[in-house]
Amino acid sequence: MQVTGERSVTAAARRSQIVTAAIETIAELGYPNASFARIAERAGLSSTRLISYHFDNKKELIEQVVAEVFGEIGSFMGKRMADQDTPSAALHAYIRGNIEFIETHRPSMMALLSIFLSGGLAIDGEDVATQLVHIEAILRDGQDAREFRDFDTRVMASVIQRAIEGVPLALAGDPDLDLDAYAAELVTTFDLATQRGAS
Amino acid sequence: MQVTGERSVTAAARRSQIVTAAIETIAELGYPNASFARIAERAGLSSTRLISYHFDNKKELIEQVVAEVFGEIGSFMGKRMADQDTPSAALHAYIRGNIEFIETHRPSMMALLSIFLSGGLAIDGEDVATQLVHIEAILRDGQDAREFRDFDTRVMASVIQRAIEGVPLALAGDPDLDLDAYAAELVTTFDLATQRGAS
Amino acid sequence: MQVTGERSVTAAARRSQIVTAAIETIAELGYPNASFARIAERAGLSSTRLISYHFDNKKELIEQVVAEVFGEIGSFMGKRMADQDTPSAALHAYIRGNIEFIETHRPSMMALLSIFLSGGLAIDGEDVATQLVHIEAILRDGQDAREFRDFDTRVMASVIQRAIEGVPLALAGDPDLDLDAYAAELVTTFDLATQRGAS
Amino acid sequence: MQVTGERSVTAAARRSQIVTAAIETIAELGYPNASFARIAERAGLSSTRLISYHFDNKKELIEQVVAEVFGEIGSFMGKRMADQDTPSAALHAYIRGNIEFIETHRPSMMALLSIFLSGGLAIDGEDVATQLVHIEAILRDGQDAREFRDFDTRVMASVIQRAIEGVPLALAGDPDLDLDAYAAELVTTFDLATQRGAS
DNA sequence: TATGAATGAGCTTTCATTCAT
DNA sequence: AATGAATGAAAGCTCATTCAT
Repeated sequence: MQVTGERSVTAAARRSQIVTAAIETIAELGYPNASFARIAERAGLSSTRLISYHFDNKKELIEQVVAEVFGEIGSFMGKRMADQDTPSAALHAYIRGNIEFIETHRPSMMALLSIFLSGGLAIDGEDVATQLVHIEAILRDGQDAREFRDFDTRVMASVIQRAIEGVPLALAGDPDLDLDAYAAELVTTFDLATQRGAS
Repeated sequence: MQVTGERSVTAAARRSQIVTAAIETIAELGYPNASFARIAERAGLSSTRLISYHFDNKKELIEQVVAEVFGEIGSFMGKRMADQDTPSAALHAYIRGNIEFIETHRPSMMALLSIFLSGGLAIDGEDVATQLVHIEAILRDGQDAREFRDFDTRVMASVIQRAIEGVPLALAGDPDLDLDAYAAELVTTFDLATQRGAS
Repeated sequence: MQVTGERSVTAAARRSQIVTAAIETIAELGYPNASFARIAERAGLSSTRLISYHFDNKKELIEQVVAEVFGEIGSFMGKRMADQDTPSAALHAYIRGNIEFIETHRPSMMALLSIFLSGGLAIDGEDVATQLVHIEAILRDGQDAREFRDFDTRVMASVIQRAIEGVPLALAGDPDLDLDAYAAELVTTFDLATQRGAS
Repeated sequence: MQVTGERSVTAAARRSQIVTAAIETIAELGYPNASFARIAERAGLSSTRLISYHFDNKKELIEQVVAEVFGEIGSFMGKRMADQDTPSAALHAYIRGNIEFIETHRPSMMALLSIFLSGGLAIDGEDVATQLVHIEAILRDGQDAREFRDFDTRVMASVIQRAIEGVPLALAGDPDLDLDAYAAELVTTFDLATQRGAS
């Protein structure tokens, strides 16, 4: 009988361990094949009972998986976006940062995609909008500074974000894809697409 | 036992009916929730037995689903790409055609994504390369004609393809997204990114 | 995937077999211990899966158990209550018939009690009223014929019915109880309690 | 490990609290649904562990529940049966007292019934006999005093007791039942059934 | 071509209980 | 006196699939 909110240190460690194992399992086998049994096996638990003990139900576990990955992204990107002087620099940092995160956290990204595409967690329209807030702000700043041409910031933000999110998919198809080249191409593409002189 | 290769008309109709029901079910509930029972229910079948009868196993059914969707795309795009005189025109037609297909065949696209991201079907590196053949050819034509600047055609092809494939994801988040504006923005973006003068 | 309403002969036989096994199991072990596994074992089924196949869920199985027992009672009492000329005779037949049924259908009665007392099935106020309809009609007939004294027919009906229903309880405590003597005592008791001259 | 026999005040209080919560839980949800988790929740305990700590096992807890209810009945009826001069008066007091207890301790009675009918505790023939001792003594006194007619005191005692015990069942079906009228009808019924002149 | 019946394996969840402080 | 952590067993249920017409 777990009490939400106040949790002991060892319990938090166990939960973290299970969440990590869940991410790896989902990334590798896909969400539908990520049963408690498979997750417990990977985590080295004696039985699935330990998962049920630490999480109310599977839904809560999956929510924690998603929250964990989002947390990782936020923390990673927070550092990358600091000290960017111009909108262009910020755009570059955003693209390069995201792709580097994807490259260095492949399991997390695959797990995330698998969960959402499998209907494991409902996609909230608000969540999507929230996700675009950062890149949209960068684009608006660029327009305000007359560095970027006129375009619909919402659509351009969506195009950029989805282009980035296509990377895990591309990776799934070709695990040896050169992501540095990929990032450079994306940077060039969206530089050309956004800069004033080009319009 | 089904005899592969020669199949009667009624059997083909049944298979088609089941594949269609499978696409709708996967699109709506996600691949993991698309059990035979659920598919049979949507198809109006009295028992799941009929699915097992017409398909060797679930894998074969899913393969048929994927083949069906790929067939739809091929047929649709074949008409769109005919009579495109310049590489630029071909690129535009490719982007606009793909997005229009996505818009008018949402269930098929959602089903496709859900299957691949759920690990329902292994993603084959060769398949991915095959998928990029068309757009890569267009890009190479453009470079040969000195209409397009120099870039790695493989990476640019991947960027374009993934940007397009991001659309269903964007749609899942915001079903009312203006796809015409989205397509126009993508066309502008990749015009600017590929054209010679812009480099 | 069972279709309610139209059922094949063999399916009906299987359902009946399972219901019978369920009644025996509940009667012997009590409702909470009557798991699918235990029922399947008694029915000689290879797995519990056969129960799930023939019944939507446990609730439906229990409802069928209750319906079966009520059906048995109705059929049994229907014969007993025919050709009773006077209200007194009807009352006697009602008491004696019920007790004889209880005696000869002990498992059914124990199962019924266990289910209701265990909260396995909600007790509906309407069901209870329906159950009292027969005995209440007898009592009213007796009053109309001036054979019975004045009393609240509803309360008296309830007293009689509950006194009868106490029999399985008494049996549970003392399996060798002389039910003929018990019935005779109940008949005398309620004769004295209802007849006109006695008031 | 608990030491039976000598127990501290606080421990006794905890046990009492848990027993009370168990009674309420069983009465409301039925014995099979009265898990440790559910009882702990109602008692406001942080974990089921506290129940396991204070009781050897579930059987002991249930035994305490039954003992508690029997204790309540004994205490209540002890007062009611004092100062009854005649067998008739004693019979009236017995019936009225029992029904009043049932009315004012509904949860306790529902819990008791649910436990026994669910097979939660084996019904001991000796217990049943013990339960009938009081009413049988009253009946024998009445016969000795030539106030009551001749009948099998054991059977009559059983009839009376079961008629009384039918009340909770009647209540379960119709919670608004007029128990005063019910008691009055029972008193009249068994007066008529037992008194000498009536035979 | 279709179907009713049956099945073993797996699922998540809940059970009462025990270990170790 | 209490508690956090863990556990094996069993629950009801759903899965894709097979048997036998």
